[in-house]
Amino acid sequence: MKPGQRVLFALRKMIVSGEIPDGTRIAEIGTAERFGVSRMPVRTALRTLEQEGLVARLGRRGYAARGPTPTSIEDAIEVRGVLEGLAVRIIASRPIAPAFARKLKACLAQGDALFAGDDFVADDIDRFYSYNLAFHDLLLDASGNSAITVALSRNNHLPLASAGALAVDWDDLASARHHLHAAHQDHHAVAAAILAGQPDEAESRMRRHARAALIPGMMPLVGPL
Amino acid sequence: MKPGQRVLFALRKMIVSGEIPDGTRIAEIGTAERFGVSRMPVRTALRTLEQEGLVARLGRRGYAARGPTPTSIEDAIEVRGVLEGLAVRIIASRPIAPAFARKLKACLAQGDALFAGDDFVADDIDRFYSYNLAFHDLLLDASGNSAITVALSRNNHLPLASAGALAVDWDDLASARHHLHAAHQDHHAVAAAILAGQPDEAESRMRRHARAALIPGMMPLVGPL
DNA sequence: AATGTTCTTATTGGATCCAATAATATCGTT
DNA sequence: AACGATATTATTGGATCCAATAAGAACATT
Repeated sequence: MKPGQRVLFALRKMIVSGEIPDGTRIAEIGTAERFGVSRMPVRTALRTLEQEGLVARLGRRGYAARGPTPTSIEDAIEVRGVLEGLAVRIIASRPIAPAFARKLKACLAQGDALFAGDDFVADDIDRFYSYNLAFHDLLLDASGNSAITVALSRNNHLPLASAGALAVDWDDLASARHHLHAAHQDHHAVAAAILAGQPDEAESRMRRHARAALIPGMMPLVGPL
Repeated sequence: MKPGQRVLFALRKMIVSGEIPDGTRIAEIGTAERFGVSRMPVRTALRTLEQEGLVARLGRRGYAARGPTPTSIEDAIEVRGVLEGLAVRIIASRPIAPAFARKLKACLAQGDALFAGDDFVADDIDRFYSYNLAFHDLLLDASGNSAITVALSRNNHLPLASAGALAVDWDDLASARHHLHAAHQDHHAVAAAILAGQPDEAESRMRRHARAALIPGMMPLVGPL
């Protein structure tokens, strides 16, 4: 991996994981020496992180880490809810393309398969992760509104804020299954409202689905940063 | 102004104005020579524009301009509508702080003053621009949800997509007055719903207000890029 | 002693140089 | 003549160097 990408990913991970505490000052020179690279990749990385809202400018004295707080995560989840809500509203407001309906049902079938039996293993969480991501991406894509995707691209760097992040308890598979099953049922409800051509219903269902990620005390399953 | 800012603003303006047609390839070297600067400010500017969605990477052959299309502008306006709708929903869902109520009324009073008389001059459009921006900023700020601001910061670089952009006919002041007055009345309706503690009403009013920018045939009044 | 001014220093922004890489064109071979 | 391999070139990414600027400290003056 190239130095620029490496520094960017490393800084991102350190900030969202709290390894770099919120408010910590991040200077170009010190960071460059720390990573053993030139100041240039650090500079570009900081610019990108600034766009993502993970660092804030400190006048002329460099940047400050803006680590995610419980409040900022809740805020981002709420934003995701309304944006994905808009996506499904748009879809439900228009005639449903047969190809889309087919893909949607096929996607849901993947989820159905996961909960067909009573057994639930750790790998199923990974499988649900893939299915969940596919479901949300499908809707975002079908809306045809690229501004939604652009607006969402920042939230996805915060843990728990992206659609691909799920709050599950890895140590209690029964609880995890229950939790993810509820999310899957949300998906069905949203899909039903879409296929029935009910924009309001689809939107409010999607909003509530987003807020379901706000279960306290759960360890986040964060996708690839 | 520093070279970096200058190049960034110039490129942004050229792309959104169509001076650089959609799809045009933008290389670092050529652009740097064109502006008489080093490649470095061009590079940072292109990275920023990429984040804003105004240019897209072309593999290793530089970037391509992604000029705004009517569709992308409509999409961005719709996104702005739901995000600002969320902001006012949040405000209306909570107890109203007296200080906020005061500021809100003071802000609206600025607008009232603009339409008190029957005369309307070109300068009044500028004044409305300031008032309009203050109104939207006040609500965004009062919501306390910084994720909304972050998500919106990209849209605001597209003409007509930002809250500070207004579609007015500079040659027909009477028409402009009518148009802006309608927007001002929208503000009153939103404010009333907020102060009355009606989240649903406030949100839907705000959404409709955003869509009011979608009047075809009007010249955009774009704020400082 | 307090405050204003100046000097030093830390830090960011820009420019130039060097390296890596991929696309393209040309030449050789079949 | 066509296809493939190689070499050249165009272009981006990174490193180092230089300039501008602002913050902070120290000193002088009132």
